[in-house]
Parts: sequence; structure tokens; C-alpha cells
Amino acid sequence: MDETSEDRADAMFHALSDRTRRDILRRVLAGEHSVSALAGNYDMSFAAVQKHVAVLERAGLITKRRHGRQQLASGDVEAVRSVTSMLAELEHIWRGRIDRIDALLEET
Amino acid sequence: MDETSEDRADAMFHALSDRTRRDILRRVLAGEHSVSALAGNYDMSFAAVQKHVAVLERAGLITKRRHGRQQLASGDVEAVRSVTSMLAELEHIWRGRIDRIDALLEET
DNA sequence: TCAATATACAACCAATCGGTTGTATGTCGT
DNA sequence: ACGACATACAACCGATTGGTTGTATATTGA
Repeated sequence: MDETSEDRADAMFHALSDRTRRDILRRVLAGEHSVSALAGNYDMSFAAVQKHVAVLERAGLITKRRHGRQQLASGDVEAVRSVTSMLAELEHIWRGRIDRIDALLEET
Repeated sequence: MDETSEDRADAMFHALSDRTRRDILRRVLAGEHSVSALAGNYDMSFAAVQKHVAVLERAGLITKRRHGRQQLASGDVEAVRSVTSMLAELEHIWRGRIDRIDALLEET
């Protein structure tokens, strides 16, 4: 159902808006971890952590690969960079405003 | 009630997770706009837009200043940059992983 | 002074969120 | 073959979200 880049932006920012998910992302950017290894770090049920991992995966911020009975999660740095570039676009818009102010000042 | 940097991160990413709020942020980064001028752009009630503006303001992404009976909203590019730097921290963690992999390969 | 304008905010609603427990499905080791 | 482990997912719950309408409070211009 998700199709547009706005949908992807919604999903990515939403995934990043929870501190447990940001912590999971940090860990799996540093290296592969199974879902249960991740779950061991938090004071909540395995199922809750598994859902957080699923949210990150749906947003494209992590990928999983099977290894025996485990699913090894790994952070996708390219997805992180795509979020960075959305913010860069915002900064670019702001820069245009400053340029316009400068131009106005120069007119005098 | 918000105190920690994790609370601020929660608020900022949450504020950015809605496309209407991202659009508002783009407009007010480009230049000041009153709340009702912003509301004119969207197919929803004034109150809904006013709440979106309040969410962005609580997250620190925009500031408001009174001008007569209007409140002029303006995007805060420094706040946007602080989000960028959170993502940069994630990229940095990932770089450490790559360095470790390189070191392992070099051992052979 | 007074009507119109601009904003804020409360109360409400359906939908989603972050958590829970319970169950089903694979996969491993013996 | 079977018990233990790893994962997925459904059902449920209270809290929050994104929207609505209605009301209150300033501020302006005539």
C-alpha cells in the first residue's frame, strides 16, 4: 500500500520517533544481532521487541537474514542517509530564504 | 515534563513523521507565515492546522512571534540541524562496524 | 464601542500505538 | 522422533494521534 516517497518518509520518521527503536537501530548498525539477542537488552516482552524490529524493517531502516533458527537484523545505512537527505532539502529551502533576505538588503 | 535529549528526539522525529507537518515546516523555513495563512493551504479545519503548528513548536522545530493579531511562524534551521546530527551519530556507529570488518580482513 | 478577524483550547471520536499474553510454525540437537 | 529454542502473529488493552466542532480571548479597524 505504501507507494509515494511521502509514505516512505512517514514510515521512516515514525520508526525513528521511538527511543527503543532508535536504540535497536544503533545496535544493528554496529553489527548483526538476532531478534532474541536484541530483546535481552530491554525490559519488555520478546513480542514487543519483535514488533519494534518489524516497524524498523517495514520502514526499510533494517534488513533481516536467516541464519539457522535465528533472524539476524542489520542496519541499512543507505536508508539513514536518505533521511539525512530529506533534512538537507529542508536546509536548502532555508538557505533560499536567507539569500532572498540578503538580496533585499543589497538593494538599498 | 520533557527533559532528556531522548525526549527531544522523540518529539522531533514524531513532529516530522506527518506529511502535513513536514509541508508546514518547508513553508515556514522559506519564510514567516501566519497560522491562518498556513491553514489556507490544506483541506482540513483551521483548528487541525493550528494543532500541527503547536506540535512543531513543542518539538522546537518552529518558533512564533506576535504581529498584531497574527502569530507568525518561522522554521528553526538549527533544530533541523540537530536532527541531522542525530543521524550523523548513527552513520558514525555504522562506520565503526565497517572499520572492524576491514581490520578482520587485514589480519589474513 | 463594536463587529470582524486571528488564535487558542476543550471536548469528543475513530484509528493507531506500544505494550501484553497466548498460540502456531520452523529449526536445531539429541 | 522429539523437546527446546527462535520467531511470527493474532487478540486484546489503555493511551495517544489526527481529525472534528464549539467556545473563549485578544486585537484590529471603523
